[in-house]
Formats: sequence, C-alpha cells, structure tokens
Amino acid sequence: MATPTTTRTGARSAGGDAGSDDAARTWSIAEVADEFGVTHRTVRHYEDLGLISPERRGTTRVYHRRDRTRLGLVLRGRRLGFPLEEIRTIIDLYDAPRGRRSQLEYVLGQIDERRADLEQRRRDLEAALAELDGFERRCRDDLSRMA
Amino acid sequence: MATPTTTRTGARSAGGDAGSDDAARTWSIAEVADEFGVTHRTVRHYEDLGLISPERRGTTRVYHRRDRTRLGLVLRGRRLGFPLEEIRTIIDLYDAPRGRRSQLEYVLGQIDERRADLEQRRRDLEAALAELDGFERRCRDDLSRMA
DNA sequence: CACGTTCTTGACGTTGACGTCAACGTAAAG
DNA sequence: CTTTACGTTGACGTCAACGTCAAGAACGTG
Repeated sequence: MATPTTTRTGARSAGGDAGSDDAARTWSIAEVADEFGVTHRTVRHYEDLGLISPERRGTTRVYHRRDRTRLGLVLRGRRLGFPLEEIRTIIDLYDAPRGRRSQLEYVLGQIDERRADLEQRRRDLEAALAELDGFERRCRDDLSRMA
Repeated sequence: MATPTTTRTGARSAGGDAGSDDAARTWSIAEVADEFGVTHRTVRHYEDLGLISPERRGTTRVYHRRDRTRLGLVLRGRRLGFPLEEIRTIIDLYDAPRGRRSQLEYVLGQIDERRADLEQRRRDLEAALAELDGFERRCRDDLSRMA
C-alpha cells in the first residue's frame, strides 16, 4: 500500500502565499482516512461531533496539519477507551482561550481531573500487566515440569 | 449505607461442612452489586455473556468468592475500555484447563498478544500524561506572568 | 463530451452495553 | 394472611459509534 503510482493529485498548497512543502500542505478526506487507518465515515462522524473542523473549499473538505494533529489525539483517546464526547472536551481544552485568570484556573482544575482519571487507568493497567506476568510464570513452570 | 440494622439474612454458609466466616460465605445479587458499585442489571448482563456464573439455589443466584473475583476482573477490564466479549476470553484463559502441552503453548501465545495490547495502551497513556504535564506547565507560566 | 474517480449529503441499519418496565415468585415480618 | 422487600425472567428502549447503502455533484482524462 501507499505506493505513489498514478493517483497523485491535489497536493497543491492552499490559500496563502508561501508554497514550501509540508507546513502549508492540505489533504483530502481519503488521504487522512487511510493515513490514520480509519474510514471516511469515521472522519465525518468525528466532524459531526465537533472533534475536527476542516476547511471547506466549495463543498469539499480540506484538511490541514491542525486537523491531523487533532485526529491523532482523538484516536489515541479512543485507543484508551474514552467516549468521544469526553475526548472533545479534553482536546478543546488544549486550545481554549485562557486569557482571563478565571479561565486559566478552570483549565488547571480540569487538568487535575483528567490526570486523576489517567492515573487510575495506569494503576489498572499495571495491575493487569502484573497479573499477566505472574500467570505466564506459572504457565512456564507447568511447561517445564512436563518436560 | 451498609448499616447492619435489621436486614441481615442469608449470611449462612453454603453446602459444605465448615462454617468459618469469609472463605465459604455467599452473597446475594444486591450485595455484590452495590459492593462493586453497579446495578443488578449489569451483573445479570455479565452473567448472560458468560462472564460470571453464580450458583443457583432454586432460582435465586448465590455468589461465591470466585464470582466476586471475576467481577472485579471484569470491571477493571471495563475501566480499561475492553469490550466485554474480549474480557471474557481473557479471564476464561485464567482458569483454562492447560493440561496438554499444546494447550499451554496456546495460552502462552494469547498472553503475548494481550501483553502487546496492554503495552500499546501504556504508551498511549504515558504520552497523554506527558502532554498533560507540559500543558499544565504552560498554563502555570501564563498564570505567573499575569501576576 | 462521455466516463470513471473522488467527494458530498442524507438516512437507515447494527452492535455493544446496558436501562427500564411489566408481571410474577418467595420468604420474613407484622 | 396480607404486606413488604428482594428476586426472577422476558422484552423492549436507548445511546454511542460507527457501517452501509442511495443519489447526486465535481473534476481530470481518454
């Protein structure tokens, strides 16, 4: 897969003036989809939920580096088993205004909550891994005793 | 809650001969449910999926220590975001026969797969925590610059 | 300019993980 | 013996996270 054969259209830079190569590149929905190993339907679903908001060139979606970054965060959150709504509130936090002090303190509070959650998960994870290790040892013992 | 007022029935030991106190105790569905902070519906659902299989005293479910152990594993798996079906295959692995060598080798293979999955999750988790830390630092910097 | 490819917007279907409600059994308490 | 609390089996509802058509629009190519 990903062999650069014939289909190599739409790699033009976007609206600005520069045309370097990677900073101002744009991507089609198909490109981001199979770059991240998801379907276009999934990508659109995430847009419906406000997780990403690509530019529109006419009716067509145009994805920038920012969108890919966010999509990456979403998928990591998904691998960690978070519901998409929760993921949205988290990554929205990342580029929230935080101009006023109150805003900043709210954000810091949210951070603490998130961290508590993640650390609970880490405990669960370590426990699961430890059990798995112990179980493997017992299995290997059984195996060696069979010889 | 859990005040030992009037309702203190059904704490008799089960079928055997001993009657110590905690090893051979049994529990009702309501007891396990609110001990683990889930509804009775959830407990029954897990039974439907074969995650636990309590004894039946007539039609009534009677839970033993084994069931509570398994329920604990299930809920940890759930906190980690695993689908229940997958959880079942994993904890079934724990008390699989593993008498013959082939069985044992199969189990060891499964263990490796599981561990790979868990370690991917750990990487995601560490990354998320690291990002969170960095983000908090930036926020605190912003805050101190506002003074 | 017809054609195939890629994209679009609906809209309904599906699966997992339960919630919820109805209707009924049963055992201790008054 | 009725009440009350807890338990049981269906069966349908719901919500999230997509899958899966259907039916067009837009665009480069032979």
